[in-house]
Formats: sequence, C-alpha cells, structure tokens
Amino acid sequence: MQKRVSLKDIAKKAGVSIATVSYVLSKQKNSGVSAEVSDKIRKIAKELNYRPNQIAKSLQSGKSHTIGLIVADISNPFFAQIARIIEDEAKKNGYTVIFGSSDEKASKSGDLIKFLLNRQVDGFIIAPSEASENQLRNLKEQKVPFVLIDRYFPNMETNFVTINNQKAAFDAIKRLKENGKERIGMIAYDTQLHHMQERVKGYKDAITSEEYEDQLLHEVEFSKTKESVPKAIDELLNGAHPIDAIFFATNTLGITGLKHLNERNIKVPDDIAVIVFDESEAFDFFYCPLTYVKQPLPDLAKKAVNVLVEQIDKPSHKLSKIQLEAELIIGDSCS
Amino acid sequence: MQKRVSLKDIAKKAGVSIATVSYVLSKQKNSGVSAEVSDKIRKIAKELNYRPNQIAKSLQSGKSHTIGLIVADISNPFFAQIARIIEDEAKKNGYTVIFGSSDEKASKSGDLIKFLLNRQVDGFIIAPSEASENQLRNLKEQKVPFVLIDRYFPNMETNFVTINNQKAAFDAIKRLKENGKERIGMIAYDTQLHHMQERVKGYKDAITSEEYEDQLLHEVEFSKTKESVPKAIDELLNGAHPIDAIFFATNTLGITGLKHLNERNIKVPDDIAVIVFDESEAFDFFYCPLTYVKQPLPDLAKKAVNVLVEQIDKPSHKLSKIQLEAELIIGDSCS
DNA sequence: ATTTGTTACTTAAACGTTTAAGTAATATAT
DNA sequence: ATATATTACTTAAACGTTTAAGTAACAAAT
Repeated sequence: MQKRVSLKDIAKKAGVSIATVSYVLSKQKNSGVSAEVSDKIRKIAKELNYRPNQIAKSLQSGKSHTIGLIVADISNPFFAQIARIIEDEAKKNGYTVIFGSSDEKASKSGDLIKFLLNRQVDGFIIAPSEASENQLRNLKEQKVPFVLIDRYFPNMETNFVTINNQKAAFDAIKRLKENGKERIGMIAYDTQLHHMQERVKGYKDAITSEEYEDQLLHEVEFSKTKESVPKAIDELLNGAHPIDAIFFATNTLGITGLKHLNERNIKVPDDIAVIVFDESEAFDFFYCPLTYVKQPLPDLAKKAVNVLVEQIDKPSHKLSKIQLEAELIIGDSCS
Repeated sequence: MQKRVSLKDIAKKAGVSIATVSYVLSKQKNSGVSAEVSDKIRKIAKELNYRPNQIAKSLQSGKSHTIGLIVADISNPFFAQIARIIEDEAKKNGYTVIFGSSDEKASKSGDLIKFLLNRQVDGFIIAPSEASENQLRNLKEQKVPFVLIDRYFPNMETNFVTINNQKAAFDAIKRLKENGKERIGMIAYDTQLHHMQERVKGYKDAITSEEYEDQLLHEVEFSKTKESVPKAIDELLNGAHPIDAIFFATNTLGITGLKHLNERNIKVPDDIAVIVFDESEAFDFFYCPLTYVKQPLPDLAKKAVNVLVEQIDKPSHKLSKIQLEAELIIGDSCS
C-alpha cells in the first residue's frame, strides 16, 4: 500500500503549517484563513487526491464512527436482511458497520465484543445469545452504548427494539383455533432467550390449560435443528392423539419442518395446518401459501440504528424500550 | 462511553514509564523487563481490564487489520453466505470485516471504496459492479491490495477468484440437449459483467448456431427483475416456436421466473425443463427437485481472503487469478 | 582501577489529526 | 500617538501506541 497523502504533505507543498491546512479542510465555514491560501490548499489537496485518515481522526476525537453489529449468523436471511437495513441507515448517519456472527454462542459473542471494542466501535447493535447477560453488564459498566435487537433480557435495563412476540404467537394460535384446530403442536428452540420464551408463552396462553399437554411443545437445540425437528414432528404425529396443526417458532424451524412434512408426504393444510413465525423466500415455493407472522424488519432495524446513534451522540440514562407489532399474514395453510 | 484504560494509566499506577508497560504487554518474549516489574504490570493491566486501543496501534503501524467487503447486496443469500465465510476466514487471520452493498451501481461502489479507504482498510474483497474499472484502476495506482470475487474484468490485471462460468453454463445446456430439449431459452441480466457474459457465451456455445435465434436469449435489467422476468418468459413461451427449456442465469432470476411459471400453471419438467445457476433455500420447496449449477462458495470465499491477506502481508506483483469449477447438480427438472 | 558489558529501565519521536493558545502584522478607536 | 482589535496565520500539545536510542547502575573482564 502506497503511503497516503497527509495534511503534512499538503502543508509542505503549500508552504503553510499543518494546522492551517487542517482548518481549511475540516471547517466548512472559512475560519480565519484567507481566501487566497484556502483556495491554494484546496487545490493542492485535490491535486494530491487527499483523503483524510479516519484512524487519526478517531484517535484524536475518541470516536470511530463505527458500529458493531453482532447477530447469530449473517448468512441467515433474517439477519442478512436486518444487516442490510442497518447498513443503509448507519451510512445515512455517517457510520460504518462491522459485523460478526455469534452462532448463538455466548463465548463467541464475548470474543466478538472484545474484538470490536479493541477496534473502538462507538456502540453495538446486538442480537444477544443466551447467557450473555454478563457481557452486556460489562458494556453497561464501561458505558458503551448498545441496543439489543430481536431479543432482550427482561430483567436487565437496556435499550432494545423487538416485537410483541407473545401477542404475535397468541394471534397465530388463535387463528388456528378459530379454524377448528384442536391439537396444536409447537416447535421452538430450546433456549431461555426472551423472544422464544414469549412465543412459547403466547402459544400456551392461547391454548386453554386443559387441552394443553406438555407433549405438544417440542424444544430443539440450535445446533441440532436438522435432526431434531423431524424427530419432534414424528413424535407429535405418531402419538395416540396426533396433532392437527403445527406452529413453527422461526423460519429456520419452519423450513426444516416443512421439508420433513414433504418427505413424509403429509399435506398442508389437509393433513395438518401450519403457521410459521417469520418469512422466507422459500415459502413462496411451498405448494400451499403459508400463513405466517411477519415482523416489521425495516422498522426494527432502523429504530435500532436511530436509538444507538442517539445514545452515542448524547449518552443519557433514558433507555429506549421499543416493542413493535407483528402482523399475521393469512395464507391457506391453516384453513 | 467511559474513558478507556490506556498504557498511561497502567504506567502511572505501576510507577514506571509507558514504554515499559508497552514492552511488557506487547512482547510475548520478556524483552529486558524484570520478572518483578512484568508481573506487577500484568497484574495491574488485568485489574484495570486493559484493552489495547486498536486505533492507536493502527495509526502507529499503518495497518488497520480490517478488510472492506463490497458486494451487490448483503441481504442476497448468495452474498450473505459469502460474507459469513469471509468473516470466519478473516477472523482466523486476525482481520475484521467491514461490509457495504453497492446495489450493482458503480456510483455506490465508488462511494463505498472512498468511505472504506478513509477508514484505512488494509485491502478489499469486491464483487465489482459494471463500469467500476476506473475505481479499481485507482486502487491499483494507490497500491491498495484487492481481490475480485464472483466477477472480474478480463482486460484488467487484478487478483480474482471466480468459477468457470462459461463451462458451467455450457454443461447445463448440454444436459438439456442430451435430454432432448431443442428450443432452450435463457434469462440473464443485461450487463457486461464478465460472469454474466461468460454464462451467456456458454449458453450460445452449447446451442448450435442454426438453432440459436436471438429471441431465445432475454436480458433483463437488475433493477427491473420483478417486472421483466415474467415478461421475458411470456415472450419465450408465446412465440411461434415456444421454448421447451429455460436456463436462469442466477438464483434471483430463477426464483422470480419459477414463481411466474407457477402463476401461469406451467409444469416443470412436463411443460418446460429448467436449470438454474446457483442454489437457493427456496428451491427445496419447489415441487420438482431442480437441476442447478452449484458454486463452491466456501472455497471461493476462503481463497479470496487468503489471496488478499497474502497480498497485504507481502505486496507483490504476482497476481492470483483463480478459477474454480462449478458442479451441475442433477434434479428432475430437465428430464 | 579502568574499561567493557549487561541489565533494566526511561526518553523522545513518530503515526495523522484537531484545536487551544500564541504571535506578528495591520487596522481601528481613542 | 497610543491602546485595542482584528486578521491570518503558527506553535504545541494531545489522542494511545511502538520502538530506536539513551542512561544509570552494577557486574565482569582486563
């Protein structure tokens, strides 16, 4: 990499001090430097193709104008979509985004946070993984601004942007019941993460306690999705009282589950009704238009950026706890 | 954001100079500092939870250990998958990734490059957009290391990692012909980008010139995919000699096209044979298992990182031009 | 007893900015 | 004519590191 042009180079060529060049190039208002000298400096800067060194600016100002984005997996379309919106919104605010994938592992997310803190990010947007409360507590202690997205910890005071997961799940199950479904199974992730717990809670609330039996809810491990979901579905279908409807708690679970239904040649909605949480391009090709819970991703991501930028600009103890509403998109999969 | 702990703070507390602290904390080998003082410094560093300021290190060393990734759209699963692999591979090499989406627009990619150069990225991995040769030429002039991925410019000497697009397309069409298809349409993007041109070339090569007619190839604009693909398909199907097979040049084109075939209730493979370039989770739900061209994404992305890191570490004029082979995965959509 | 060497540090400069404080020259006010 | 302001700069310190060069204390070699 060629040595980059610095203020010093311009100063030397213009025969003025570095400070003068800085004043000319960094202030919009002409701050005390004569038009003559200003023009000369600007001309030379252009000639030499001067680009300010953001690293030096950062060191001097203590701000990197960079935000760290930590998601479970950037290759998951749900997070990739969020990442794209965050990227655009951040750019509008003069920020760059550095991202990292935690794979839902607290250890990875911890490493990532340290790594990005060394990089002096000004703040974080985090989809936190399970058992990462301590990491967040550390951030709070160090007064590093951050916003949680998608999930949060109800017993911790933080900024967050999420949806009303409980209501969304409740509405979905209500829909199934209205359509006469009586034994509704749910496939969720085996995690204490709040968004998942809320979805489960919404499910349980909608099902009256009598009919609810523990066997109807199956919780699978993140890392064993591919094997566990088919097994869970089989168990739900093969018991004495087979389910007549199934609710998938995320799009990955939905995709995996629907593939299995296809393999077993179980027809939606005739053999079983289905509702999925979240969208997926894949669902467009499912033979039966799915009923699904649509999260307002653009809003979610934009709000996250805006809250974070605000916290960075003027740190306050006022926390933003934003809960948006999801929408149940009606297809034909639960009629 | 709380003031971070610096070497100065440790030095003050330990009663030594900043340099001593730096020597202790940055050298693995104990370089001349007594065990006593070393231990004391390390202890204090731990106590104060010292984290080195990467920005200061970067300024001093001239290396940011950051790479800029410019893709068309991070929310496109093709690029999101690449991004994830690049992230992991970069981390292994001690690098962070900053990403940006160009939306296939040279203007955006130009802005992005400037923006990331200001951030002092050590190098770039770029899926270049059309007409961005000048930007790359500038990078070359400034001796900024970069590697192109997915596409490249054949008349420009750069590092690149790509697949043999022509052969992949040729093989796909050959397959269709072997299966007795005689009028094979292709839907591609209207762009001079090399990967697309190669795919078109492979298509044209495989079709003997007599049977080839210009009407069989339809090129649509990036920004008008949603409207143009259905129109193109209709034209291919409604002429005097309707096509009996169709080749989609990317997964986005494939998804859009297949949706339209569904809407028109045209059955694959009975009414029409189909081959798609690239994979998609969506294809798993298409009623007919698709025959598609599978790119070795992990290999592609890892090689890109490795080439880049090598160029950063020891800049040379030896360029790496890597072309991998794609694989035609046989489904039932072209039999 | 003097030189030479080694140990264990410290000093100071550098990376590229910003910005408060300083200064010399000229203009304006009294 | 002197004091005060204004203009148009420059100097120097700071941000947090690294690292070459310097130094003081002591040990070993002659």
